[in-house]
Amino acid sequence: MQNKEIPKAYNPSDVEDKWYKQWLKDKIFHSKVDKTKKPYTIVIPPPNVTGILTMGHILNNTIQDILIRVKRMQGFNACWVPGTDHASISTEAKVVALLKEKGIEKDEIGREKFIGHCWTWTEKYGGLIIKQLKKLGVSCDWERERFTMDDDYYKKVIEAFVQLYNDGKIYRGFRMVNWCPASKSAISDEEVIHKTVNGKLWYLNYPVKGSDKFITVATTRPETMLGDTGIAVNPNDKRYKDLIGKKIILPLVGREIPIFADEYVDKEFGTGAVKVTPAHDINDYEMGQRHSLEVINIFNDDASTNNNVPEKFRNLDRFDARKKVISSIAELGLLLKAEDYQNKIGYSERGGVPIEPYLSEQWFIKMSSDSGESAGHSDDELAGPAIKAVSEGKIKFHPNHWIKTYEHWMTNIKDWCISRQLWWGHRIPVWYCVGDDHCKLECKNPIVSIDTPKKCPHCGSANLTQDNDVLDTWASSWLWAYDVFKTEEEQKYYFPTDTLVTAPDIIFFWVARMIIAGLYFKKNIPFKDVYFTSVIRDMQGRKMSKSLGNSPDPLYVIDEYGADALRFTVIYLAPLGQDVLFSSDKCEFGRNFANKIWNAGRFLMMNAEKIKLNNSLIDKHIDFTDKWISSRLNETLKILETSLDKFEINNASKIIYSFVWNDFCDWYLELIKTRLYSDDEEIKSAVLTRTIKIFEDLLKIVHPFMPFITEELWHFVTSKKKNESISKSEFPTTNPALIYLDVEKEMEFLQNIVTAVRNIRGEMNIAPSLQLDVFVKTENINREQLEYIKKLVRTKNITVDSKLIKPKASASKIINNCEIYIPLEGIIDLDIEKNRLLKEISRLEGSLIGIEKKLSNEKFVNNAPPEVVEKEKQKKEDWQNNIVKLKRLLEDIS
RNA sequence: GGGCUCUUAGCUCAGUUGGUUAGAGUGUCUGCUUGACGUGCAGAAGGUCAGAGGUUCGACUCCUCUAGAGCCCA
Repeated sequence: MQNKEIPKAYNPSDVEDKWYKQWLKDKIFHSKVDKTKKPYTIVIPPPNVTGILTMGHILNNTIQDILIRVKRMQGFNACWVPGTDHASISTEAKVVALLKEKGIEKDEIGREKFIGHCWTWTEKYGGLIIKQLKKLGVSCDWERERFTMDDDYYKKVIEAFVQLYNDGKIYRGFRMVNWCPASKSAISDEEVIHKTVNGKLWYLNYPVKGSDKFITVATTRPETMLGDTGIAVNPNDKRYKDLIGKKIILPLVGREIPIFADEYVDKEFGTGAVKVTPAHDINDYEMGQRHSLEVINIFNDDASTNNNVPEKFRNLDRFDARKKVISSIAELGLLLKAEDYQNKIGYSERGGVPIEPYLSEQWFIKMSSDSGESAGHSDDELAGPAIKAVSEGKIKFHPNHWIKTYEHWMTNIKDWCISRQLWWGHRIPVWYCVGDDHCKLECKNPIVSIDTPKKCPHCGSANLTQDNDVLDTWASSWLWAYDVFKTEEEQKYYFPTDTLVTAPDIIFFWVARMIIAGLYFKKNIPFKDVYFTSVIRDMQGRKMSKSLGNSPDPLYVIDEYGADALRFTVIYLAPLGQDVLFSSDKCEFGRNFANKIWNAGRFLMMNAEKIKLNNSLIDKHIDFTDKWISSRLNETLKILETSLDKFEINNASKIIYSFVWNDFCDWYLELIKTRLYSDDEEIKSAVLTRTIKIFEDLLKIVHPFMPFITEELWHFVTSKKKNESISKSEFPTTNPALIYLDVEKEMEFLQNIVTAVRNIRGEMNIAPSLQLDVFVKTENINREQLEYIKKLVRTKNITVDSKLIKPKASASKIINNCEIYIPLEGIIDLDIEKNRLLKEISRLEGSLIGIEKKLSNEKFVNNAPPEVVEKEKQKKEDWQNNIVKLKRLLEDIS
């Protein structure tokens, strides 16, 4: 036993860093292939290497840690692989900005140097989020830490590309894509966020050629008129029938462009005539294809106007161009009006600016049978098997309502644009023959290869150039579930992984694509269960965001309350599938709980200084309270197991909380005091030894939730070696033989009596120091119970008799078939007592009316299961008896 | 427009396949230097389970509609 003073309040900062260092030193979270043990594997959703820890990470990683720690203690070979991803767009943006501050342009220094700067940045700030995670106490296998840009992982990403290409699943196409002008790159559909914004609908008059008439078009993007190459109307629109086939002269530009009819045009929208800009709108593009319109791109890659527009409008940002176009049109008297208008605009998730539909050459992964005519999905393409795996239950979602979202997206899946016009990332393994004199037609075909090709396979030229683009970050992290394992042997052992824990907002980005990748490349599901976490919001229910400043800094919260407190609080607040409203002061809850456990331990240790522990006495001097706590423990273990199996982690935390606080601390520790303070050394020793044993089990079940405090106490409470860890100890299992329902009943009776007496004390305002006489009218109470009741209600005088007569001027209470009287000569306030009884009577009478109605209903008696009817009858009888008794008690004092 | 959630005590939330006197924490009120803990102990008050129908002997629980909140997709 430690000799130092045990502090009254738990101080996490003393404990947490100390233990984490120890754990790392002993490498207790490291997992090795061991075929004699069953693996349990989790791969972390890799946070952005440049990111910082958010409340979302806290929840997510706490859940993973709980799952992995439980399994580790249950004897599985638990392996939790941590790591980060390279976050192509956001890292590149940050490095570009950083260089700009120094007056350096990306293009000036070239690709290689720029990537060098990215690595420097990554090495400097990349460790941050990992360090922060460690503060949380997570039990990742740090020797397995991976980064999506690690050499070996990089290679796997490239190999996957080449395989897909060779399988005909990847193609290059000139398409209209979502262009992010901020990062100057294409992005995928999933990276576009649609927002409702207040804008204007501008009505522009276009003069019809060879007439003094105008045709009015309505548009939300007047600047694109500089690229208009047609005017479309609905063929059934009478208003424009005679204009079809005519031309207009495009104002500001002077171009002659046709008016044509197309079914796509909505007669009701605006004026029913629309301007058509094939280069800058997907629908216009399609119309342009149908009607062979010219495609005029008016933007540079940063969405400033290019040389395809009149000189006056060149080199303007798109929003400046808009202003200038509008004012110029107005000057010409061709601006009819501008209406307020709400529309949805796609924003770039990372760039934060409106995306631009932009025609460009990009690489795509074919996600489903390409032609629209074949409705179903077949097994030889990517989406089909991934849909099946979930709908057939090979992969389970928790909560399962996400299945619908998943299936909807999967069945409507479009080809995935995977090329990014960036430098930081996995460079597309494609080379082009730049050509010498001997070039053949085939030389135009891309050369796709894992290794850098020396020469063109067709013409033999060594003059090759590699594709400039890199892959979408998700096209690297979709291999995460298995390529984090480096060797064949490891992949065979650890893959498929067991559980994936992730926020629901990356269900398409990552979860779905990992399923696709697992099934395609490994012919296996990547994980068996997917746990979708809650979304953490602020107290007003708003999403936490940097711009709102409503996200508490988890590290600050850990400093203030402790990591254990934060973990427990967040889990306690986060039911499966429900959002969580969080503010850091809620962590008082977890802190108080930690303090409670601390003090329970402190109590035991203080006694252990005076009482000798003796394991040979562990089965001696057992009374019904000992049986009761062991029954409660095993009952708790039973429902805990079920909860964890069903991924009801929030529920599990509640089960644990109530066992620790209510059963163990409130009742059991109070109950053992009579024996701990007795004179019988052997009893004292037996009781304390046993209680510490139970406390150790308690620590073990709390440990996955609160790893630090439990480790500290586990070492304190009985001496252990420093390199032993509770996280390597065995998780307690249920022993059904130790669940005693009769003992629990006995205990409940005791608790009811104690509560009743306390209730009277409280309501009558009787000082705790005042010794009361307590009379209990009952038959079924034993000596043991009596002694405990005396202690718990702080009195020496209890009289028990089945034929007691109520003493004058006493307060009373009825529990089951038992009556309690407390004589209060001189202290009793008869009015209070009368009110107590009246209230109880009216409550019971109210309940009685309901139950009588029920029982007099023949249909109920005939239809309800007999045991239900029997139960109701019993209740009715009990209540009636109690009412009679209560009325008698009332008469007595009236 | 389609889909998915949610609405239970002042606040934050539990409530398993329909059979309770509807629970917990927190806040409120009252009392307490009870030899672990005031980050605590003991007690109390507080809800026509969003609203309206329906199914059923019986609905917080199942169905329909209405109102409100949020998320995702188009």
